Amino acid sequence: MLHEEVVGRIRDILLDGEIPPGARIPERELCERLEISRTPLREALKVLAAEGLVQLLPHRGSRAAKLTDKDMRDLFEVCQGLEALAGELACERITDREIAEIAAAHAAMVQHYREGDLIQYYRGNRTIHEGIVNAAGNPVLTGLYASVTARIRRARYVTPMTPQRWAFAVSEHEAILNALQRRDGAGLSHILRAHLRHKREEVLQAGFAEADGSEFTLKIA
Amino acid sequence: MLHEEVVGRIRDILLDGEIPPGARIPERELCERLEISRTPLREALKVLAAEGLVQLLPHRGSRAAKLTDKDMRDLFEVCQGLEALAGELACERITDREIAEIAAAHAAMVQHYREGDLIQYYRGNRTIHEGIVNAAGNPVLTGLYASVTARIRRARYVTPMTPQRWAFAVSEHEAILNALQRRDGAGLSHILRAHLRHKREEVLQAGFAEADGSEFTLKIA
DNA sequence: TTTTGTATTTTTGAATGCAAAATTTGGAAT
DNA sequence: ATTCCAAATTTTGCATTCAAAAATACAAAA
Repeated sequence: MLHEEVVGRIRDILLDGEIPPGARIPERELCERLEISRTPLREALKVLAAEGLVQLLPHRGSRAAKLTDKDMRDLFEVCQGLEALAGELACERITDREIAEIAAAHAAMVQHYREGDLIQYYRGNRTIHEGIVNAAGNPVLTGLYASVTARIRRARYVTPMTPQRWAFAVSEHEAILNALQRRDGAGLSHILRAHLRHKREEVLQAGFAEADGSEFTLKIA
Repeated sequence: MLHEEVVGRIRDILLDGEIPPGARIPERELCERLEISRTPLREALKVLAAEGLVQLLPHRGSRAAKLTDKDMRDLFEVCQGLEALAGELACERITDREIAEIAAAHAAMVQHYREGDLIQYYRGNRTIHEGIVNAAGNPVLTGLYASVTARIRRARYVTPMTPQRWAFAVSEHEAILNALQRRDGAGLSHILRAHLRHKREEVLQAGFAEADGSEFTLKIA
């Protein structure tokens, strides 16, 4: 198994919450599961620590990073900035073909909305945002965006989706597609910022306090 | 020596150009120099590869990453976006004390300009930009900014600094400080973007093509 | 001389081994 | 029963070792 694959596998395990935030990462166990020895595993953990998904405690092993409200706010803020930048650049560079692809993804997403399929809706949503970032044609940006959204991802699904919020999000997406089709960089950037700000407010309002995965929980009587 | 220290030491060696871009990274040698074995060294190299400073070639070791013009353009673009975001956030959050510190750094930098001390000028310049990013109060942003600027850094010093360019850069910095003191987020964001765009144009115009550090060079007659 | 095939050496990537540090366990004292 | 301390165990971090892959050296043939 290649190094990058090991990193990817462990990242997925963390993002799926299989090792919950704050929980210790069981080296021995992961080694057996991935059928590798400790050396490549530990290399991967250091990389993931640099990405912010893992927290290394000297002489005390590693834990799945636990995000505080502040962390989540910071991540959303940066994500907003990156998407706004991507929007501007995308409008300068996007091809008609790419616009058509995003429009198709948008139509599919709206269809999922109509059918009330939240999971598929989220998937389509992600495709659109990634499409815009890719259309910016900047691999550095793509990389940072991937890293930031990976850390956010878990939180995005904790917010209870109400009919009003959902309808509003879809309307924002209409505006996003519209700005993109007009290649209105400033406009798209503005809408994306607002869209992300709303999402952030929802997540934080829902009291995002990442579940503690430690083995014991203090209960104060 | 702690893991993070190893990463830092190697990062410095790369950023100083001691191992030139494109050159092979001599594992054995670095081990002796840092007085560590291959295991922690290789852990550090993987982290630096994730940062984009090192290129890993499966079964062929690692090289210091060589940046193309396109890479440099991409990095500047993202750096612009990050600084613009930092500027906006900083204006919302910066304290009077922090503004005073940046003003002092600005004054010192102008003094270095008057004295014609380019090295100290660059150092002061960096202090100011980092000060603004720090004032944004967003560690995620600070981290990404550090990673991006690290990769850019080498290129910033390759541009020949002409008197006109230098004077103009200083005037831009006057505007930056001014916007910050007025806490004019939109204005600061705009000026920072322009400032970075100018720097990027200089660097790319100067024909940034990173020197090849490989042992042999092809000369076509 | 140039090219091609083979043997040797070097280097890489990963498993194992080992000392130091931290955690847990068990028992004695309160 | 609870607290405290020392011994035992586990876990960590790094050095070493080992097999596989790549690079190199070298010799033979064209």
